[in-house]
Amino acid sequence: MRLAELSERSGVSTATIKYYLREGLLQPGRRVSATQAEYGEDHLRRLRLVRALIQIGGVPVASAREVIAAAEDESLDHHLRLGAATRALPSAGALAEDDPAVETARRSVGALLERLGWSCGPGPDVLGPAHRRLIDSVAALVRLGYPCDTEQLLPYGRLAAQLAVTDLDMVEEQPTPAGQIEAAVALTVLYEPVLLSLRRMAHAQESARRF
Amino acid sequence: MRLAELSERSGVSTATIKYYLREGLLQPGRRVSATQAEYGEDHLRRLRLVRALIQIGGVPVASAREVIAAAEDESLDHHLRLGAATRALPSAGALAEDDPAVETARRSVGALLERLGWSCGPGPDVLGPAHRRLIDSVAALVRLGYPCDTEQLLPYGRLAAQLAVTDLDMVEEQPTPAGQIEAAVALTVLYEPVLLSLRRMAHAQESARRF
DNA sequence: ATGCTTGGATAGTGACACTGTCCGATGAAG
DNA sequence: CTTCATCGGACAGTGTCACTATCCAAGCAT
Repeated sequence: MRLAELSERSGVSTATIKYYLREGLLQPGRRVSATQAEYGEDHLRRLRLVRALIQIGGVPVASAREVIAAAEDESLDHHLRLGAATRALPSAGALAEDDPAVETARRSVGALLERLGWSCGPGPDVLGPAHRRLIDSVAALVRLGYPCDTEQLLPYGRLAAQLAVTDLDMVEEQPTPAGQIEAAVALTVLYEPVLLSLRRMAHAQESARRF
Repeated sequence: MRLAELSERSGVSTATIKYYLREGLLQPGRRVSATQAEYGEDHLRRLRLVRALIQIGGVPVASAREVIAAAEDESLDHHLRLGAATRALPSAGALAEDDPAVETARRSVGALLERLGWSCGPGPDVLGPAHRRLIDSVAALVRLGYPCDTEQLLPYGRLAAQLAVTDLDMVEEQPTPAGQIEAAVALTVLYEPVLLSLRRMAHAQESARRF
């Protein structure tokens, strides 16, 4: 199909598709003449994924490119590629070293991981982006004086562990390795707004129940 | 304290504090002369809250202002003000009416809410922003062909309900109504990155366990 | 032959969250 | 009383991000 048809079928404007092509989020189509290119069903599928990641998941364009690239990198093994989505989070810079709130947060999170029996990841001092973001968030809560020690965090951690089982089950339903990678990316990112929306709705529900 | 001290104690630059003052996120200080103003502990606390909402929670400045305003609006009752945080989500525009994916999503979500026994909110057709975002997200998953019907959603919903209980317990620990409102805002927004980070870490953990 | 469409290149847009610079007034030091 | 750094306020400027508008020459359809 032509660019215009790709645009119509995906609901994404041609200008935006061209932008994604420029940014390397989409493979260029098969050139059929000097001024025309042919796109296939896989382009459409990929475009829909990219769109969902960016619009629904709120993933920055640059991160989306990295995720896609990692998912396609044949040199990595399955497990590493499954983790590719995780590593492309907005990484939020380095942690302040001298901030007491950050120190408290670091200790709470460390104790939490121990209680949950989670290994910390790559190395002792090399924290993944999710780990750093967790510490940052806990530090902000500590700074505001809210209870956020291991005791408070533990139920969240256990719930996260439950979610991970459900999520990985869904990933394993995919027959092909490539499908599993794509599912891991899509389900990791796109269930996030689902979870947050449900939590907010549950808040409203529970609040109405109590008052 | 002076603006400079407020800046030093909060770690926010004076330029940014002035910006927040302009935007109405912070009350102006008590004018002590034509060119000087005095700020108190409550300004510091509020500044830290605003900073956390914006930096950690990713709340847009305009939404943060609305949240703060609603939290301070004495004319609303307790329950309504508790919901103020929820209503200031990035609202993501109207849903496409003719999209079959959106229709499917709407039905799945409706069935989910019924199964969970949640009342839909304000009215029959007036969906809250969280509700709309949920439908949008589910629609994106449907469009990509991932399983996202009521069966898949139900465990997420139940988990969200559990979270709401924990969260509201934390809110109710606050002694004053004003403290409860602030806690509701802060905990709703700031536990979101905590939850998402933990989920991603749990994914990595579970994935390592399986492969 | 003609006129509309296509894909590519490049520059521009608007929202967002600050940030830099200037200013006159003021408070503090000598 | 003078000097001089500092203060708060106003306003324009910056960098980023995700597009979007315009232009162009080369085709394709009629």
